[in-house]
Amino acid sequence: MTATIRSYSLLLVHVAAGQQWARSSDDITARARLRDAAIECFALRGFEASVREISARAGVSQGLIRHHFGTKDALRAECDAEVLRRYRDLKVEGMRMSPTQTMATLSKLDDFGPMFVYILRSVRDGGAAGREFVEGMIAEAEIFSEDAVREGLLKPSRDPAARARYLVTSALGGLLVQLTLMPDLDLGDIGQAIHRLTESITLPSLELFTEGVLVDRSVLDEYLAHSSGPPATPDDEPSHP
Amino acid sequence: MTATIRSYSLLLVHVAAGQQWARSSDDITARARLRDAAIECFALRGFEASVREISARAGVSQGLIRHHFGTKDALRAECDAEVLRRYRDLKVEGMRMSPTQTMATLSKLDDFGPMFVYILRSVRDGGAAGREFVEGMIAEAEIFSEDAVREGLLKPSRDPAARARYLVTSALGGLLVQLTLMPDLDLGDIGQAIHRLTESITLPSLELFTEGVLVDRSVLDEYLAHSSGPPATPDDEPSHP
DNA sequence: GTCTATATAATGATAGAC
DNA sequence: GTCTATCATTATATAGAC
Repeated sequence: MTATIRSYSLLLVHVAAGQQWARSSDDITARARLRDAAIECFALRGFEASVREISARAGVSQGLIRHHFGTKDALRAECDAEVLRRYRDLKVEGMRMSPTQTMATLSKLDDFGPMFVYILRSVRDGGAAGREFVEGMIAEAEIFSEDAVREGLLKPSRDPAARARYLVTSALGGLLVQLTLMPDLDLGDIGQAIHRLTESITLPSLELFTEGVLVDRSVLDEYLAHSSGPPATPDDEPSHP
Repeated sequence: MTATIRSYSLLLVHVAAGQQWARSSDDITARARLRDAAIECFALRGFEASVREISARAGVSQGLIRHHFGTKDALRAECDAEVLRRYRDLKVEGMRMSPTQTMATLSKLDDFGPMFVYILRSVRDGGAAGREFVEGMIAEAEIFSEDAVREGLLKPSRDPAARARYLVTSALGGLLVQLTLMPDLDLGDIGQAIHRLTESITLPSLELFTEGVLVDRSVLDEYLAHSSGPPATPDDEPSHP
């Protein structure tokens, strides 16, 4: 089970590339078309998007959405489930690409943009779906990095669980903040925006993960010396590599 | 002008500690008391908090808030300005503490919690205030790290501006995501919550900044080799330290 | 300065015709 | 399946009394 490690902060993106967003076009049910319109709407404008907006984007009436889904929350739940399903589908194949392959595949992000942004918005929203995404990614990262440490790809941590949580939340949060800084997104721009964003973080994240930023160890050592009590569960033996 | 470098992700926290949140208690004007109640309310519940909620917390009527501030947006603007002002006041002294001092001072965070959370909520909100906070911090970080590189405390980057942006957004975003994962905050819990959060990220962030996570340089080198076109403005000469 | 109404706009939910 | 009203709720904004 060889997992190729590149960079945690790129994980999301790697995981993402390589699959079409839209379905085979018209063999799709009306209900599914409405749901996809809702996903796009939520991605573009956030979950404050009104049912009226969604129906307008889909070119139908509000009543029809009510007819198919009942309430806005029910619609939202279906969107969550669908995005989560697609995310799971994508994860596997994303795992075995080289970074260069990945960068090349990034040009396909236009198709994937809405789902990507939807996930970030879920995280920002803080609801059940967002929690599930984040906690799931943290759990994966923990296993993932355990393997990687064993294979000699990742350095061991004095507290692997804390590191996994820290790395995943930082990576996700960093993307979220940069997304937030962007002017209102257009469906046309979204892929390009993500592409630019990814390009801008690749170099600094690789530098950081490969070389760190601090010149000497004194700050870390001082912290380790002073933190007598809090750390180390029995099996997380502090080990200086 | 010696800036003491510890860790970027702790910057916010360092910067924060060491000053009372509440004023000298009662020499404060009624208007200012209302504004402070609003800041607390926005911090605890986000900017969706209604004027009714705010007035309830302040123990006054909605009409009074209208009387003093006109509209909710105007009130919000005053809160933004006040928080920004306090943040600026705090920055200076926060700059010259050792990490251990800082960790010790963290127990005082109860007083500071609302402002801290308010800033994170502004960032999440994506409005003008949030932008200003983030872009301001990035600009500071850029200067800050330029000095630090010159003093031999920080390693040089192949793209200093990109690194500053990446580090600040990751640190801020990481805190934001972890805050989002928390159940609804109570004013009593807020300081404790931040304290726990800070404790949990200190070790992994210091590890990362000191040692990185990747064992060998191949990923970075591969990226540097393949990225022939995009990088390096004329004055950002790639330099391998 | 402070309060109690009331007006207005937006949104989700609902009912019933085609 | 799809549409056009309409209702109920909530939040802000406003007016005017004390």
